[in-house]
Amino acid sequence: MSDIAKAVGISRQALYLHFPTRAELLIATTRHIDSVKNMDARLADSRAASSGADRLVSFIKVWGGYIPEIHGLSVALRSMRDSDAEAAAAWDDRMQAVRHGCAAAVEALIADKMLKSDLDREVATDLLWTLLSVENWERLVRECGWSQTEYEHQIRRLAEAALLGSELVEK
Amino acid sequence: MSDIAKAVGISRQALYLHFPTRAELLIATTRHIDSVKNMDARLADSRAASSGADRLVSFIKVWGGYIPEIHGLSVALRSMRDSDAEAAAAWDDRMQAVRHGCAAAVEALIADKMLKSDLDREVATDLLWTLLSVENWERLVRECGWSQTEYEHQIRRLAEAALLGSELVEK
DNA sequence: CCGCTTACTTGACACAGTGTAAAGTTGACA
DNA sequence: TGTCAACTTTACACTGTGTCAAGTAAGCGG
Repeated sequence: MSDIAKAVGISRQALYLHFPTRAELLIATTRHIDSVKNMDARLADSRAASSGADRLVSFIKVWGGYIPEIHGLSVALRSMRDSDAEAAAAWDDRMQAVRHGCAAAVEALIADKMLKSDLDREVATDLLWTLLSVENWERLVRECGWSQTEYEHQIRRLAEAALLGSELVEK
Repeated sequence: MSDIAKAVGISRQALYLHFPTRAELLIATTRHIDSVKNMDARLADSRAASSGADRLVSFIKVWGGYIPEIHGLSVALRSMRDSDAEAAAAWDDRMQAVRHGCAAAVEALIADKMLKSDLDREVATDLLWTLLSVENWERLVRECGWSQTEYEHQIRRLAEAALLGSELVEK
């Protein structure tokens, strides 16, 4: 809080006049970033995809491309998980939104009969959601040194290998 | 530290006579758990596998089964990442050991010509390492409510779909 | 039995970070 | 001119980590 106040050029106490707690400040920041970067508009593209497979790829591209933009904030919010229930809820809420996107992509695959036949819709959603986690992005991009392009490409291949059935290939 | 001292039945200060810092206590605990649960012996099984594919499956089973046993400790160590460089190094060190296991499994696949032809050994190792992260286990088992069996089964399928080439299937 | 060591005790304190509280300053605006 | 809003400074409570010093109890060799 001191650092932020210093950076903004006001006193630490003035910061508390605007945001009652550190958690609230971070949560308000996520809201602000969302409105600035407009996530909803980006996701509209993925919803417009014609086939289930296209929708999957598009969703991966949109969300995967969004991760680096919210990464710093994500680190801050997640590090508060244990100490602040409000921050934890805020982060979980955002992750549930991503999960809904995953579920929608899986439904589109099912509609196109392209989901692997032995995969439950729930299991498939969980798997896709896990693949697309911020933690996996951190590991591959930050720790392993992959480029954003490489990340998106490999995660796409992985998601396709995990979820797409081979019906079309066999026909 | 107070809680631990209370649980042990000594004063907080006496704890500091045994472990100079909280980080050192956690690190010593990992060493202790390692020696008790003996990870090395378990990994020996995976090294004894005949084929590359068997080795992959075996490694996933061994490491995947080890995660729940070290999970609590893993949470504590990772939550200190930002504040304590020593704790971060200890955790990274252990994760590098897992990475070596992944690299060895990938080498075994290459030796058997079973690695997907368009996958680099480095990329394949990074992917496998990422799939097997503690964070992914947490998400699937703790958050999505999967059983340990289901986790191991799906991660195995995912790893196979991601890494194994289709040479044998085509023949 | 004495004296020494070892393991532990109690009690106090420094320090960082979050959050609260109170009183004072400054500038805009009606 | 008065008032309100935004901000300031100063001080303090609380938590948790880690340090320091003095004291105590048990065991053990001489």
